[in-house]
Amino acid sequence: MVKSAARLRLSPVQPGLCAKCPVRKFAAYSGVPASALKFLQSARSSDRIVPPRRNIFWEEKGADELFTLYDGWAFTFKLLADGRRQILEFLLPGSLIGMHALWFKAMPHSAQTLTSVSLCVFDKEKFRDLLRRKPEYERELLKYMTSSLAVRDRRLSDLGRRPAKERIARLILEIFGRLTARDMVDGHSFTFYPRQQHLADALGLTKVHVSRTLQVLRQEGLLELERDTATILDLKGLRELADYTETEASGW
Amino acid sequence: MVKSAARLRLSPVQPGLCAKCPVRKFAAYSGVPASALKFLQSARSSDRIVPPRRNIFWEEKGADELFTLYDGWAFTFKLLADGRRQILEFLLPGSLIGMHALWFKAMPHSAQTLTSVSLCVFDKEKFRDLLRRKPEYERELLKYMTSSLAVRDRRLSDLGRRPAKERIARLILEIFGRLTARDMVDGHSFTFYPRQQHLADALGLTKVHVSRTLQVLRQEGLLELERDTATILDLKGLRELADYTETEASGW
DNA sequence: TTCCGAATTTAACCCATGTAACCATACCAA
DNA sequence: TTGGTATGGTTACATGGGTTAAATTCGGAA
Repeated sequence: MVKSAARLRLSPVQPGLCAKCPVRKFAAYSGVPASALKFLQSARSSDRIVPPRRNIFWEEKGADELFTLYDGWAFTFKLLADGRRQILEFLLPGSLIGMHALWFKAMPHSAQTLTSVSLCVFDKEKFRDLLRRKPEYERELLKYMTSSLAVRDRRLSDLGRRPAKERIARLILEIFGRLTARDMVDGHSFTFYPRQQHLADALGLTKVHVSRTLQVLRQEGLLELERDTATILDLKGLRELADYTETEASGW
Repeated sequence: MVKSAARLRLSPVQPGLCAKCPVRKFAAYSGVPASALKFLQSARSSDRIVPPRRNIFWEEKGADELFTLYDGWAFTFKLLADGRRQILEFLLPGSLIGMHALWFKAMPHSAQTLTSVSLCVFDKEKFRDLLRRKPEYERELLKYMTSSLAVRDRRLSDLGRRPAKERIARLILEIFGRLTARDMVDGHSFTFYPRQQHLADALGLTKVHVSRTLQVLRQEGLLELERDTATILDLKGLRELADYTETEASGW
């Protein structure tokens, strides 16, 4: 199972017509009526496949394009001078990547693939044009950004105020929720590409401490994390430990 | 001086016409041409003065209004079950407050005043109407949100990856930059209302540790923080310690 | 099959930061 | 003035998580 999932990533599903897009309902413009999709389609330039562990764009550099992640996993991150890394967001099919490029010269973070990935590519200028001509896209994006900010504020609150065990539990529950909405879970198991180092960098911990804490969570019968696979052993217990409410599971 | 500053807050300056608004250039819709300001004006309902230490709205509750902070200081925050608090953002004149209310039933955070404050109040429905009729506002807000998200990502990175001394230095430098843009600094001193507890709650520390760390920063001749007043003793040194680049000082 | 590098696990030790308790000071309302 | 309530400072002690390093497991390439 792990094998097959990993092999799947070697040839990601490639995007086709926006009108038939299977990840549209998870995208930033999910609320835009189907009748306006042809404008979105026309803003797309040639799409792209990116291998694992490659950057999609770089912090502090300019970018002429933005993207919708069509298939695969990726993440955004910032690097400090001494090489420490802070992961900001895990990107799943439907995620909008690189909005900042629309108005600002330098990107505030980098983006990197976790698996082989396929991207819907939008030329910055064409996309701006789309927004000017179709305000309904703008409205949807504004809502999407508002919701993204709320998600980021939850993470900020986790980093500032919760111990390692809760941080890990909450991140897994967040991703579990997003994957469930995408119908990408199999019972209580799902394919999970981030390594312990990625969790550490997302949660403000070290990989050593992540390893220690995962041991505890496994021994308590709450969560099992193997390479490429996560299994939630006790959803209720995990939610309780993390005080992860239902309302937190909505909105992206 | 401390006295007079504190007294000033007892009667905040009240908002008047949008066309003559002194904080407009720091507001979310700063880029909207003056010719369209009358629409903004018409979306405003009766404005409001809120005393210090009062909530403007509550996490998990609904809200029918959103606000521009016209005068005074405030902050947004989340509370955990056990009472721990995470401050998300310090609000200064021009800050837009409560956008989430436009689309979502429950607010994802609370907002509270630090000083006596005056607010431009916008009825949610009227504001939505404004956006529908004047897409240029929508566009500006989208840009504002994108920039806000980048600011939040910097803070996330600070909490996840930087020690207490750098976090404090960077927060002070951030606020110093925002106040400088607003012409609210007097040389290297400025009125500063957050208490050490607020800094702690914004930076994921305890007030004890903030106190300790501020001692160090003072002894090193970098930064002096008294009640209601902050003084940057060595801007260059502080920037260096915090590796706070010029580019980080832009965009809100 | 064998080998190599990446990822994980474990252990020992240490430090940054948290906790708890208490005192001092400043402010404010009566 | 006085007492109450924030706030700030300081100390002693506890601990979560970092650091370092070594052993181990795993996956993929030859």
